[in-house]
Amino acid sequence: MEIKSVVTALAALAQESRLAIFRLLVQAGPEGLSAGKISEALGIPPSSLSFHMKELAHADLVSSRQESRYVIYSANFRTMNELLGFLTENCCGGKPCKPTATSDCAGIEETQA
Amino acid sequence: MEIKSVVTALAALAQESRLAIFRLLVQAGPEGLSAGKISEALGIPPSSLSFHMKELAHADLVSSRQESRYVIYSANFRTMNELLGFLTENCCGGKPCKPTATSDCAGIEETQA
DNA sequence: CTTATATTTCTATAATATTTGAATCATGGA
DNA sequence: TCCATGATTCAAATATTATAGAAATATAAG
Repeated sequence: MEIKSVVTALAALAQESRLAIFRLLVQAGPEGLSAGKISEALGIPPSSLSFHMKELAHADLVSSRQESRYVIYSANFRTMNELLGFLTENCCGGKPCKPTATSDCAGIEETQA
Repeated sequence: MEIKSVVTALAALAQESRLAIFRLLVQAGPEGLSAGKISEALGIPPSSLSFHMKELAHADLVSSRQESRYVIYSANFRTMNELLGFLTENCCGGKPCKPTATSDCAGIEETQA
């Protein structure tokens, strides 16, 4: 994954509303959710939601498909996985961290200044 | 890890200079690097660097220690690991993704719209 | 064709972030 | 003390991002 893409993806997720949107879409799975449902579920006005969806789509973290008069958004797991791959490579100096066991990287860690 | 912390950490890394700084510090390991070394290595003016280091420190992604007249920065692997843990939980609907094998999440993934 | 519904685009405003030179502060040595 | 070095803070300009109502667009149904 290219640095630019990494920064774009991180920026897309580095915002409370968008992180919430993405989490919701991950929960929803491949079927996804309509813009309206997301808007309602998170209490984000439609125009604001549209703005955020554009950010997420630009980062390739979500895809959209038209279904009758609804626009359905779904999470792009592949991109998220690539992002996690990049971050893992760049944590622990390349050694893979098992994210479930929060102790893997801790070995290299200093006692904190 | 709390949502606010996650957003703060993501925002800290969602900037080209800061991502480069963090990667450099990960490479450097627990010994860390002085502000001057980072500044020189990445071609970032001291005052700009200071600004970025404050962001990273605020996100608890780096620590600093004074060493004679140098300020030495080092990566906080623990925080990075916690961040990865959170993101992993929120990708693939809770199922841990092996970040080295970029195919783990792909099973759930749709064919992209 | 008209109306209702879903979503996006437009527009303006407000809030945050970034960049850096200059000034300031801190530490160590002559 | 005085000077040199390393780093941070200040200040001011610039750029980017976020918010949300109103208008426009798209689809479907009567």
